[in-house]
Amino acid sequence: MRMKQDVVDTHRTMQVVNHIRSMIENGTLKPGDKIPPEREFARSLKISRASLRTGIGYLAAMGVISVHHGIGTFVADGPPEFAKAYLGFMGALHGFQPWQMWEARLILEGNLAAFAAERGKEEDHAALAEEVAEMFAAVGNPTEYLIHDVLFHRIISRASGNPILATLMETITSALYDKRRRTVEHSTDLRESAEMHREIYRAIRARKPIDAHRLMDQHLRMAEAAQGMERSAERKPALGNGKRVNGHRAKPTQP
Amino acid sequence: MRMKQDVVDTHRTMQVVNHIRSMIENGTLKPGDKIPPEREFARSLKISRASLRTGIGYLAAMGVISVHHGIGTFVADGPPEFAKAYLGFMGALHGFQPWQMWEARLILEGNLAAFAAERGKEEDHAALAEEVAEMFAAVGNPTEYLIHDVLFHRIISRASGNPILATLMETITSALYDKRRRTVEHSTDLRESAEMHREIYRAIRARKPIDAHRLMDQHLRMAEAAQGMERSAERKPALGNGKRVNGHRAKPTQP
DNA sequence: TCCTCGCAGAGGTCTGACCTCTAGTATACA
DNA sequence: TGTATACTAGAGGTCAGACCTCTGCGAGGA
Repeated sequence: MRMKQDVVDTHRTMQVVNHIRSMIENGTLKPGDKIPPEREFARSLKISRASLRTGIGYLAAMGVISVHHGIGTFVADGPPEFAKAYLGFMGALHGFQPWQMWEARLILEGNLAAFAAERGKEEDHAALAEEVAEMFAAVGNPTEYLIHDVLFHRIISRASGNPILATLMETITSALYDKRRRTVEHSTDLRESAEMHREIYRAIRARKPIDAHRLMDQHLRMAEAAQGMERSAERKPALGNGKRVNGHRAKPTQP
Repeated sequence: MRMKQDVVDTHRTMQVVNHIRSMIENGTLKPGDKIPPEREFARSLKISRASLRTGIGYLAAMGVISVHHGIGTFVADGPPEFAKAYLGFMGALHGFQPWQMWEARLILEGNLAAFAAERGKEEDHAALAEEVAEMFAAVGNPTEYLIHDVLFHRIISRASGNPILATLMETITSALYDKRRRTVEHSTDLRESAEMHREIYRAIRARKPIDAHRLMDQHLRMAEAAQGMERSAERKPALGNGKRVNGHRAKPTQP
């Protein structure tokens, strides 16, 4: 009686997946490397090209490798970031609500900011400073502003020293990105936003995790509210009072 | 000059993916439903079966659908849970460390517990109570114990009312599961563990988010330490002092 | 020197035959 | 009558090989 907990195996597919996995684990393949051409690779694995492609498709879906028509297939490099579509599907399947995404983001980014304040390196501080400057320079150009906004948050993720949390955050952010791009067009107070980012940056550079966490929270709540302006009223969960939201994560002022 | 941010598209594949996605979104397909047989479905989409299968493989990799040889293909039901393999790959690619997983889990589960305390329903409390009882009953049977342990945490996830956070947590937990299964065999103080779970349960039922958060933190730190016993010394990041870990998430005592 | 055309390499798609698994039913035996 | 075995239909899995399309780049012409 075998315990089938597969959901998605298929001999050949997994054979390919595991093969590539081991190549990655033992260093034969590193991020950015090109994997052999399909025909050749299939021959060396002694499977049909179709099966090989199934495995490649699987890995591509997870974002482990990226395929480029006419050029080749490569091991993903760059920041860990995966199937943006994932949350979208799960949302459709299980009815994820926007406020849930924001709540998740709030938790992740708040802690990310705190970790960044604790562990961030000089170079991270410099990078953050630069993005803040760019944001101020782009207060008149929403699209441009958004780019640096995203970058700012991404740098914090990296500075946090925990790529796992960073990846999870990136997943959620991606799901929110589209909406955000539309919203930012109407933003009228980018300057205020830029100033909040600057404060966050300062808290991080000053290595004040608690402040960084609090400011990030504040910033995201405001951003959420700004988006809520449009398709308002996505009723939040029935909770005691609205003021104490996340009260259990309340943080005392920096000592 | 088109902005290629694809990474993984391919006309046909995405055509299938989007088709199924829209079927899910407009309610034609619901979790647990069976999708048409490949041959038939391919014909109706006017694409080859091979292409259809590519799209199906993509969705299967994301855990949106599950394929069963000889039976059919179904829309995933059950709790949102996806490609367990994902973090494993990312870990291999970007060198994720065990302590990073624990750190991420600490943050997610702490907040999950707090939310559960705020929003949990009577039925959740009952389910938790039952699992606690089962744990106490299984203190002499590590394997059995682990099952209820996992269930306990999963119920908290559900009770939190935020399926997104729950999904993220599940992802991390899955990655840690294998190790845990090996470790639990050597556990000598399951009774103590069971008692911690009971305390967490009580805090949740008493609707004390702060306590629940703190207890969960404490529980996980202990669990991590227990695992660390084996392959010890996976050097944590160089931080100021070890005592104030996560100090920025310090929580005042329940008012 | 610069532009255009064409080739080679790599991925994308299509066919259609054949293999394997699972469930359910029909049949044979006790 | 009841149980066990055999068969079959339906669904997914694999294969082989031809052909399409995209990208990069070099050869040749303006």
